[in-house]
Amino acid sequence: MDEIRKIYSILYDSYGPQGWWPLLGLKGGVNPTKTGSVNGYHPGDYSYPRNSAERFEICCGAVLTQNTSWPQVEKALLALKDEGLLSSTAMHYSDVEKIKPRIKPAGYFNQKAQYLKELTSFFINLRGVPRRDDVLGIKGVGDETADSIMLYAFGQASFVVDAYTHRIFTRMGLVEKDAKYLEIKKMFEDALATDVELYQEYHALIVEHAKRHCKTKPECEGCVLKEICKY
DNA sequence: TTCCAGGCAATAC
DNA sequence: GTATTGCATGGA
Repeated sequence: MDEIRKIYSILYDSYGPQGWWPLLGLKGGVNPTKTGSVNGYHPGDYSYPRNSAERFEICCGAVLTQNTSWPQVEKALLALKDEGLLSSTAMHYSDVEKIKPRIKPAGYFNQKAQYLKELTSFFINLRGVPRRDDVLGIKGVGDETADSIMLYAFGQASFVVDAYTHRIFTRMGLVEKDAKYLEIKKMFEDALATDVELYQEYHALIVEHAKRHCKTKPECEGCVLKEICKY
């Protein structure tokens, strides 16, 4: 489907590189075309993560952001870091009850604290790059979180589908409203070259577009995809 | 006040 | 295999 590539071009030309995945401690390139905070983003720089600590931070963020906005996740990550808990070993040997109050801003803190602990066991046993199925085996990690981890933490070309992707491409007329996760994922991977940077950028652009225009209640005024959208 | 946010697992058919 | 429900905080 050529539309998939065309939409990418429009979004990239309109919004520019998004600099995902955000990391604490980065100044983040100034990117005035982006909504919200630019903290931690690194537009045009695909060299992250640069070490194991950053890799673990991305995985934690991927779990914490489930059904939760990023500013709330940032608060939780900072709180963990303040307590010295944002490392796989420190968190692994920490009591789960010590994690809970730190991640409260991200919601579902009882579940997510346990999920983070599951992550630490995975990390400690991990050698090299995991398979998607290995990541999916972690309790608390479903399709989207697994793909986020593969794509942004391990630099593997695994396309991420989220609620925004489903919403935008359903409205565009390219996805059925009851389409399965893996069907949508395959559609993108079949249409695009197998390219990590492209996958990283496309997913981030989808999120940006959903925040700007393709909201729950769409704001089609000024939408850059308006001409080719069936909504 | 109500709705929404970068989902997931458990449960019920 | 598909549909429903609980999980929770905080901003708009």
